Parts: sequence; structure tokens; C-alpha cells
Amino acid sequence: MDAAKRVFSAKGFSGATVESIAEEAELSPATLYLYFKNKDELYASLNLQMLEVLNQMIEEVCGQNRLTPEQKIDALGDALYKVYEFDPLILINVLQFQSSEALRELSFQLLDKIKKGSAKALRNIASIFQQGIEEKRFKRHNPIAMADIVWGVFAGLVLWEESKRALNPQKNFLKPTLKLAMEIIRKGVALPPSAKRGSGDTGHC
Amino acid sequence: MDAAKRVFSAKGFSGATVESIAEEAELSPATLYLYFKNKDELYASLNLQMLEVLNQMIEEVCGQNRLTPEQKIDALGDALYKVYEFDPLILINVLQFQSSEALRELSFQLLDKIKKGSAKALRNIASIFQQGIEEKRFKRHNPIAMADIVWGVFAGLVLWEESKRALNPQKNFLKPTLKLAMEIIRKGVALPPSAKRGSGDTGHC
Amino acid sequence: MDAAKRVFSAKGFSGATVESIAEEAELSPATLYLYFKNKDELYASLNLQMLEVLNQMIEEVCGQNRLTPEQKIDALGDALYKVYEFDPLILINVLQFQSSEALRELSFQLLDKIKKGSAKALRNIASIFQQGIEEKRFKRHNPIAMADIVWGVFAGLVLWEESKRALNPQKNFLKPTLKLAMEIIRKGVALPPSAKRGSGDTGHC
Amino acid sequence: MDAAKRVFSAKGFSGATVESIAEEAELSPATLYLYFKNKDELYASLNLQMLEVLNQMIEEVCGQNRLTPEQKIDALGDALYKVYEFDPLILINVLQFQSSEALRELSFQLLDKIKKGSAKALRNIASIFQQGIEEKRFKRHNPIAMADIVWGVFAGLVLWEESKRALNPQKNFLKPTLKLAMEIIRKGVALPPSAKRGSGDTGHC
DNA sequence: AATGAATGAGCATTCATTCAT
DNA sequence: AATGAATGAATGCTCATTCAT
Repeated sequence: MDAAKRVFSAKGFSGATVESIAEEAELSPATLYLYFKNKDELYASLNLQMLEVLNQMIEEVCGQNRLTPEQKIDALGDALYKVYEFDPLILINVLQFQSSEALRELSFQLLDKIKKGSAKALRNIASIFQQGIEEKRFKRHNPIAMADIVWGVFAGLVLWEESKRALNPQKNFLKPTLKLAMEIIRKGVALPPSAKRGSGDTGHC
Repeated sequence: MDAAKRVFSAKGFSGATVESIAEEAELSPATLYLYFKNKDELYASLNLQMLEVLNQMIEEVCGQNRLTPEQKIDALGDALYKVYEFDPLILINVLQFQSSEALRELSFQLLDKIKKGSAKALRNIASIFQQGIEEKRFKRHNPIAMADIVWGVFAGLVLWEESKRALNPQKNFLKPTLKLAMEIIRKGVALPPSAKRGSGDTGHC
Repeated sequence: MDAAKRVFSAKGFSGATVESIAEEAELSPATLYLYFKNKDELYASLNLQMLEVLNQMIEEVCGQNRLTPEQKIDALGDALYKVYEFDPLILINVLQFQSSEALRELSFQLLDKIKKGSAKALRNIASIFQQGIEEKRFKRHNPIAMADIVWGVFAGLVLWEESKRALNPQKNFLKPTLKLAMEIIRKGVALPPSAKRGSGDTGHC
Repeated sequence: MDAAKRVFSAKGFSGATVESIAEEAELSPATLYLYFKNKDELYASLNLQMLEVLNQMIEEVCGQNRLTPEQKIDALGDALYKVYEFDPLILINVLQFQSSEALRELSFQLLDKIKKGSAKALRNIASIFQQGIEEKRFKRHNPIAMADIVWGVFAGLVLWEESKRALNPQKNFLKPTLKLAMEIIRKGVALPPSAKRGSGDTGHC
């Protein structure tokens, strides 16, 4: 999987041949098929792995009981950026994969795991908003929708910055832009200060 | 191009064979090569066409001088959703294409057009924020970064909803979620009302 | 045909597309088919044209009644080299064509002309040796075989020098080598001087 | 390679499809690509193989210390004809290949081998003339040029006879004509007998 | 006389995948 | 556990050639 990560990172999904991955892993192509049913599932496994890293990061954020929901949103932005930094190329691949045709031909088992991993991430993000609402710090929006927005803006910005770099390789604006996005979201959901109470943690993660 | 749109929509980029497109167009594969240098360029042309529709919609919004910047943001959300409705599948393909490997092997000419189309869209979106800032209605954020965020959240949500539908085909939440996102962005960039002046249009498009 | 000559020269037979020739001729591909049954015949026509130039040169040599057969052989070498100089690339193409598969699918008419052109060239070359034999200056070898040898060494050297230049582009040794070849042939067929008579022309061309 | 030899022989380079070769070899086309990078390299390998046969024959001749240079020239003619007899069709292909466009796109490695093989053949042929010159049996001509002439006349006659057979399939005159050519060359380079010494072998191969 | 528009037929090449060993 | 050897099935692309206009 490490080898696969490297090769997929470097060449993208269709650019990476099974043979090139096998070579990187110092195995024969046939051997890969002992461990993965096919190329898609190998790729999906990476996806899953990345999802787990992501979930870990997110949980770390929303498990910090001292933080106000507002602080959690900013921290979430930082966490997501760290995931990006951890392995930008594979994250990009993963994000592309999520929105690609490959998804359709996976084994039920793997598909289910991915579903659950995604759901978990979303739920955790949503919990931050849930908390904010319960504490009367945020406006009453559907927390799941809010999580979708956060996830969407993250994926969208990562892919978009990547795309801009492809068209015109220059400085990487992801970090400040993502930070700004989270800041705006934070403010966009805030209730007028008059209504705020002190933060008692409600253990949402 | 119409045939191509249909086939790419149905099967995605790599799923669509030149032959299948030709068949749909009731032409021979060879004939396609009279009009498009190769499969990539055919695909890119669709991309470009969609970009133009997009730009039209965006310009329509930010050209409406009666609207306040806040109203324009909401209108932009509606406009983007209309683009999605206009042809969801091809939009998804386009958004995927923008963040894909295919981009790298295009002819200079086409690549340039795409660059310019994207830049124009971004500039127009940015102009809305620029206007808001000048009218002291919005906080002083980099308008280009704001445009990136809008674009990112749009692309991200479209792809993400698509992906969720692949995992679990159910109701399409894109419309309300996108609306919500724009609402949050609108609020997130707003200055406290005390500072606001009356809206004099400054003709940014 | 001029355009074809240029294109075939530059790109070789299979490298030259009908379209590229048409373009060079500022015509449409379809128009070429008004004048030539197919690509092969167009190429064959060039072949024929070159054969005619060749025959002209050869006839000029063996029609010079003042020359002894020995002098004619040397002059023939010079003439052949002039043909090469006149248009090296097309000559190479022609020589390749003569020994290629294309020959098999020509129309009877054209094939016949080429046959006759070649035969004429050979006959004329042979006549030089015939003359030499009759004048008791050359050994009694079959003049046709001698002509084959001359033709063979010419074609062989042209192609071989070309090939050497492809492997290792350097100085072109064709001229001196061809000269040397003719010199050796001249000496190789000579009878011991004792047997020689004065040269009375016998009008072989 | 045996299958390829048969197919290329029968159909020529462009006439032979990879599929037809694979079929002849009772393999799938894909399998051929395990062993040869592409069609060109497969063809070039045959070329190389033939070159090696050729070199073997030539070395055999010029290694025979008992022979005078004159005898070696005649023996060389016989040897070359044997190469032709060994596999006329592939030799023709090889000779065409040497003077064809294909040469330009080979891998460096293969091109180098072909270069060296050709150079070796030429050098060995040249050594015969060198020996003759040193033994004062031959006139002082550049031995390399002489070798070019021998090679040229061989290739030229083979291709020319082939071409004549295509125009008018009849008896094959290659053998006597080649013999005659060598005889003439032998005489053409000979010094007057007065100058000759006894043959002491000088081991040129 | 000329051609725009179209194509049929092919072809080299790739690659995920298999399976006897 | 591992793989060498093989391939089936595609696929993008080319080009000589045609023919209604």
C-alpha cells in the first residue's frame, strides 16, 4: 500500500499501472492480486486509509473539550490543512476518487467501509455545529448540511487550487484561503453575541 | 459536441470511447478527428462550452445594478444552481476535468481559452465582493480569495453530493445546501450594520 | 508531380500522406485522384520521370561518338552521379521503390512503361560494353550482365551511402566511390592492350 | 524471431502486421511486446541476426590463410551468394531496411549494434583489399572504398534482380552476375603481374 | 475542374488480469 | 507466498480513398 500510495500520488489513478505499482513494491503484478481483488480495490484501500487519518484529525479537534465551537471550527480548518500537508497528492487522488466513476464497481464490503468512514467524518464535523447550536452560539442550521458545506469547501478548494496550479503553476494559496473560508463560515453561523452563554461541553464526538 | 456531451455524461471521460461518441453522433470515428484533434480536445471543448454558460450566468448576476452585493451573492448561488440544473452530468464531468490529469496534454490554444474562461468567471465573482467592500458592506478580504471560496464550495458541493448519491442514492440536497452556503458566506463577510451606507452601484462587471 | 516530388523527397513513400502532397500542391486530396489512380501510381509516375532523366543522361553519354568505350564508362559514372545530384532524395526513393513491395500493385500500363524505361537504360548501358567487345577492347562478357552490374553498383552505392549517413551523418563519399567503381569496372573488363584496334564508332545507342 | 522472419519475408515490413506475426508464432500480439519494444525493434533484431550470419560468412572467407587476396575476392562473392541463398527474402528485407526510414526511430542500443555489425563487415571486406595492396597484388585504392563498392554491388544486384523478377519473373541471374562482378573487381584492382610477389599471409581478419 | 465531407478498414500498442508452477 | 509468462479485449488514431455537389 505504501508503494501504491507513492505511485498513485505521482501518476494519478489511470496513469498508474498495476505493473508500476508492483515494481515500486518490489513484487510481481500477480502478487498484488493475492492481496487486492483488483486495481480499484487497491485504490479504494488507500482511500480508506486516508479517510481514517482524516477522521483521527477531526476527532482530535472535536474532542478538545476546552474549545468553544468557534475555536473548533478554526481548529478544524487547521486540521484539514494538516491532512492535506500530510500527503497532498494522495488526498487529491482520494477526493477525485470520491467523485469518480471508479466508485461504482467496488465490492460491497469496501464500499460499506468507505460509506461508514465518510459518514463518521461528516457526523463529527456536524457535531461541532450541533454543539454550537445547543450552546446558542450558532444559528439553527441543519448541522449535517453545515458539515457538507465544510467538507465541500475543503474538497473544492483543494481540487481548485490544484487545478489552478496545473494551469499556471505558482504559489499555493490553499492555506490562507482555507483559513479564510473557515473564518467566514464561523462568522456566517454566529448568533449575535447578546444571546451567547458560557461554553459547557456537551460531549458530541 | 451534443453527442459527446451525452456520452461523456453517461459514461465519464475514460468510459466514453471515441467510437461510442461517433456512434451517438451518427458519424464514423474518423470524422470526429476532422473536427477535434483528439479525444482530450473534444472533451476540453465541452469544458469550454460549459465555462461559457457559466460565465454568462455569472455576468447576468453581477450585471444587475439594482442588487446590493448581498443580494448578488444569493443570486449567484441561484445562478450556479441553475448551471447545475442545466446539465448536471456534464458539469460534474467538467468539474472533475478541471482537477484531472487530462488537462496537462491539451493544445496551447485550448488550454489558454480555458485559462481565460476560468479567470473571467473568477474575476466576475470577485467583483461582487469588491463592490461589497467598496461600499463598506463587506469586510476587507481579498476578493479573489473570496471568489475562490465561492467557486470551491460550489464545485465541492456538487461533487460531494454526487459522491453521496453514488454511495447511497437518495434525495438531492444540493439546492438547499448550496443556498445555505451562500447565505453563510453572505453573513460571514458582512460588516456590522452600523458601518453600512446606502448602496450606490459601482458597475463592477 | 512537382509537389509530390518535394513531399516524397522529404518524407519517403509511406511517410508522405496523400493529404500532405495535396496541401503542397495547393489542391484537395480528392483532386489528386482525378489525375492519378492512387498513391502508388503517383509515386510510380515520379519513378518514370526520373527514369527518363536517367535515360537522357545515359543516351547522351553513349551517343558521343568520339569517345572510346573506356571513356564512355567513365563518362557514364559521371552521368549517373549527375542524376544523383539532380535530385538525390527522389532518386533514393525511386531506387527504393524499384526494390519494394509497391511495385506489385501497379496498373499494367504504368508497369509496362517502367519496364520499358528500365530496359532501355539497361540496353543503352549494355551497348557500351557491346561496343567495347566488338572493338576488341573488352573481354567477351555478356553485355547485359555488365549493365546489370553497373546499375547494381550505382543503386547499391547510392543506397548504401545514404544508409551510412543515417547511421553516422558525415561526409558524402558517393562521388569518389562511384568514380572508383567505374574505374575498376573499366579496368576489370579491359583486354590486354596488345589486342586493341582503333576505335571506329559502331553506333550502338 | 523465426516466425517474424517468415512473415516479414512473405509480406515485407509494412505488409506484416504484428498480429500476423503473433499468429505465426502461436502467441498473442501482447506477448511479442514482452520481448520486443515495438515492431521496429523486432524487425531490427532480424536485421541484426542477418548481419551476424553475414559477418560469419565474411570472416570465414578472409580467415582462410591459404587463399591469395584474388581468391578471397572470388570466395567472398560465393559467400555473399550463400548468404542470399540462406534466406533471400529476409536478406532483401534487411537490405531494404538499411536504406529505409525505419532506421531513424530505433533505440540507441540496437542502432549501435547495427552500426557495429555493419562496420565489422565492411572492415573485414576491406582487410582483403588491404592485404592485396600490402602484398603488392592490388593497386593502391582506399580499402574502405573498395569494401563499399563490394557491398554496394552485392546489395544493388540483389535488389535489382529482385526488382527485375517483380517486373518480369524469369530466371534468377544473381549468381552468375554476382560472380562476374567479383571477377571484374578482382581484375580491376589487379596490378600488372610483373610487380607481384609470392603470397605471404598477413592475417588481416 | 475541383472539393468538402466523410469513412472503412486497419493497426500498433496497452494493461488489468490469470494461472500453472 | 510468489511469480513468469501469457493474453483477451480494448482503444485511440490514421489514411487512402470516395462521391455528391
